[in-house]
Amino acid sequence: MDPRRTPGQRAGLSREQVLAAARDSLLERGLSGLTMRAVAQRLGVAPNALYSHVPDKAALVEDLLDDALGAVPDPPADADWRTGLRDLMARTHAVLLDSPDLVPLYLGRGARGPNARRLGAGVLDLLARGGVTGPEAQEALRALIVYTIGFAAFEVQPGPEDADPGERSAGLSGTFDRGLGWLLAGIGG
Amino acid sequence: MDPRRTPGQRAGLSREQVLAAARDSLLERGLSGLTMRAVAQRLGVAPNALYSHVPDKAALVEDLLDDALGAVPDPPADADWRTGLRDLMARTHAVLLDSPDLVPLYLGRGARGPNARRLGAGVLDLLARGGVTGPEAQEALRALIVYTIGFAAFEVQPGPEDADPGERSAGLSGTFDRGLGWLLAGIGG
DNA sequence: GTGGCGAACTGTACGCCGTCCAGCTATATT
DNA sequence: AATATAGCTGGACGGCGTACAGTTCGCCAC
Repeated sequence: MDPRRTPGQRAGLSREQVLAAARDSLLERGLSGLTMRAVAQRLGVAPNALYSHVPDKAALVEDLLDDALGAVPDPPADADWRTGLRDLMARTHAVLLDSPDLVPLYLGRGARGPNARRLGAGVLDLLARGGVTGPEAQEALRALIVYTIGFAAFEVQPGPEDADPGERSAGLSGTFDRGLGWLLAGIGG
Repeated sequence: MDPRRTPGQRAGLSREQVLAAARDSLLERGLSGLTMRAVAQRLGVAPNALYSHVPDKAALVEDLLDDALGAVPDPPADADWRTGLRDLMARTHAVLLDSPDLVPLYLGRGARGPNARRLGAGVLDLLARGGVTGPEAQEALRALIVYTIGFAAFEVQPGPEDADPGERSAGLSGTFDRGLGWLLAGIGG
């Protein structure tokens, strides 16, 4: 509630602004700092004002999750299916690491938004190009998703205090690639 | 606060009883129903009484997490390393599915308790029997954990409403086995 | 213009949460 | 029997998500 605005006057918020404020809040204060009140304060608005733009906090978080996936590009249409998959999962992995606080939520509630569906379709398309279709493709899709998100979740944890996080992260990203290779080799049959 | 006990009188709680009550509460009311107040009520005690036995809620949850892993048995000492690994991970997977509400937490904060360490050591032992040691073993360990917990997390989600959960779960557990096979094949080199 | 309507916002409040503090008391120790 | 201590209590604090009712502004029909 900006003091220069008398009560009832509009702040002109939009759903996008609310989402952006939520993202900022998450970035600066972490997951536990992502509260309706914090987001509202960042927008100079009373907490309940958010409910004109978002049904509830769960919906807000869900939008946050799917939005993050928007940063993953579609694979090029002419790539070899296996390298295409490797690339797509690696990019997804990288995007997940960009917003560490969100990662546990993907596994807790899953992402069912448009971007999640787009990526799922992309994976299935690549698999089909490799001759993997039907239920087997569903299995492969699930294994890839699980591995990618699961790995990111593991990476994002605080972990026991030893070496500096830079080095640890570097070693891990190599591990991600190797395990992904195992999976892809298996999927090919 | 059992009315038959006048204030100051002891209920004779123990840390184990608090843990048990927390488990029951989790089972009946789900993760969001796991509150200090609910646990206390189940024990016939004021909420703050719990703090005589548990530092805070986070510690309680951590104990819950590690306790659940206690149900996973050690692999037999004479098993083939690959089938031993397959068995161990499958058992872990099954145990995870037994307390679905906990699964997301494993990825959110990880398990570092004695049982988690025991299982980790067991995996490393089996890997060593297969000639996989050093940093490569660490990578394999991580990949196996990630895959197992990640898969359970995925399975435990509500998912889009279609077929009955029994059938869905059956199909999934086959998928778990297959992906695990891919991983193990890759680890062997 | 002007009247009215609906959307955006406010203050306030409710019911929860985890947890701290100060007191009381039943038990264990000496 | 006197004392210390551990286990419990009532009460409260600050913070959370969010419902309710009211106020006020921007817009559109007339």
